[in-house]
Amino acid sequence: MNPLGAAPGRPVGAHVPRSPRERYREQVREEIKRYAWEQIATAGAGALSLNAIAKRMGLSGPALYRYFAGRDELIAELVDDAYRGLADALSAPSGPGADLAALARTLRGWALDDPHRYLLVCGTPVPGRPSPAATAIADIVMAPLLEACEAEPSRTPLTAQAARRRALTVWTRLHGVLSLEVAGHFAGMGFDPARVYEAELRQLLAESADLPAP
Amino acid sequence: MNPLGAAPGRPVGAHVPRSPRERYREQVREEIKRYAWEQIATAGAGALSLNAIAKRMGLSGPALYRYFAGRDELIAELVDDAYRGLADALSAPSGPGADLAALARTLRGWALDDPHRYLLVCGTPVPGRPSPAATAIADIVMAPLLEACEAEPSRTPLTAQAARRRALTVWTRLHGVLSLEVAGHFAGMGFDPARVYEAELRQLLAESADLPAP
DNA sequence: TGTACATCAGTGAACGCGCGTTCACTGATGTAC
DNA sequence: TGTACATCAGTGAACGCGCGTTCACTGATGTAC
Repeated sequence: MNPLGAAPGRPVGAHVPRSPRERYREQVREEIKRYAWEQIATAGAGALSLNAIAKRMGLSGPALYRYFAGRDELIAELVDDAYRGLADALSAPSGPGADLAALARTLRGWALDDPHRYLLVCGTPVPGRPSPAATAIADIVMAPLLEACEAEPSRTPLTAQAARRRALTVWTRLHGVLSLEVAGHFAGMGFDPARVYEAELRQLLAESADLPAP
Repeated sequence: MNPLGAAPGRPVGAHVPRSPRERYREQVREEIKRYAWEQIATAGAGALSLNAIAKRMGLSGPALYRYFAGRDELIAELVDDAYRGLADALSAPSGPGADLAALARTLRGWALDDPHRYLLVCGTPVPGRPSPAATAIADIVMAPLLEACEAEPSRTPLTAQAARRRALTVWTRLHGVLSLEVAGHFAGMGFDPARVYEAELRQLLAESADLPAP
């Protein structure tokens, strides 16, 4: 991820601030979040510190309270943004012509764009925080996958159950490769993560028609 | 995991302490580690606190310095134990008759026995800590898998490359299911994690002979 | 266009807290004669 | 078996630190007349 680059995927229906003050306010909020992600990336989600963010921005600690009610609100918003960001990304290539391959590649792109964001959403649950959307992530990823699976060309039309099973398989396999890559476990193994991912995807697509019933 | 139950898998060649003092010492060290794991399980690895552990044990903070040089040494030893524990577990069912299915089930057992230990080893890299065995985990899991793959009954003997590719596939697929299960992402989805894992394993075994060359 | 007032971003001092860690000390356990 | 000494587990006070958060205040920006 590029911590200080352009704002990462502004939510779709967000209201555009009119007054200069409001615009400035929104801008600073985004900057705070960017530094927060940077901190999460280096020290983990649990180590996020308001004071550290403020210092990094050249502000005093209490200044941030103009923009967020407190640490918890900041974290909640970060998590929320991450969830919505993934949902947006996955629904983008969706529609009638949505195909599994495009979806899979979009997923990988999103994950590599900011590995810690991916892990925050799909990996270890946030410590302490009961993760309001703990199960929501399943829906966010599963829904578009399911849609794509149902739209797949297959010998015989899938039952609803079979489609769900297939979507789950697609998810676990892609996540298996992605999570290990993102956690750096492929380093020094002589495998090209991109090729491993593509190979897994290719095999998934090849299995499209014949699903053994468990 | 059972935080206060029997000591979890004492390392194989560990020297047996002779004097009562030494024995007591070893016992307290283990107790400290057990509470440490308990804390990791509830608050994440980054939030491990010596004082909190001491309080939980009915000791004062500085007392722990009799047993560990400091926080860093404790963490290092925990991580080390986890790695060695996984290596031990996976090498147990190994040998000439090692079969993939047994290995896969052992892996799942180890992961479910203490989910946070599994995630510490195979999941998000420890924040800050450069993870001395960052790539070592790959070897620890891959070595037994590779051995099992080479021993698989297959139509034509695998080349070394093909065996490595297959072992990697086995790992990513099993980990894909396991990591999502352990992180609680299957909750409320109506799938039985054990069956999902078994289904994935079954399909892996079915593919044994015909590996498409990427 | 200029003046009076309200809004609001940001500051610096202060709070209580828990952290890792050090240090001098006490008291129990083990060892040597 | 009893005494003298060494070893070592554990304590309590203290250190400096960074944390989240509050509060009264300053100074710049925007608004109304």
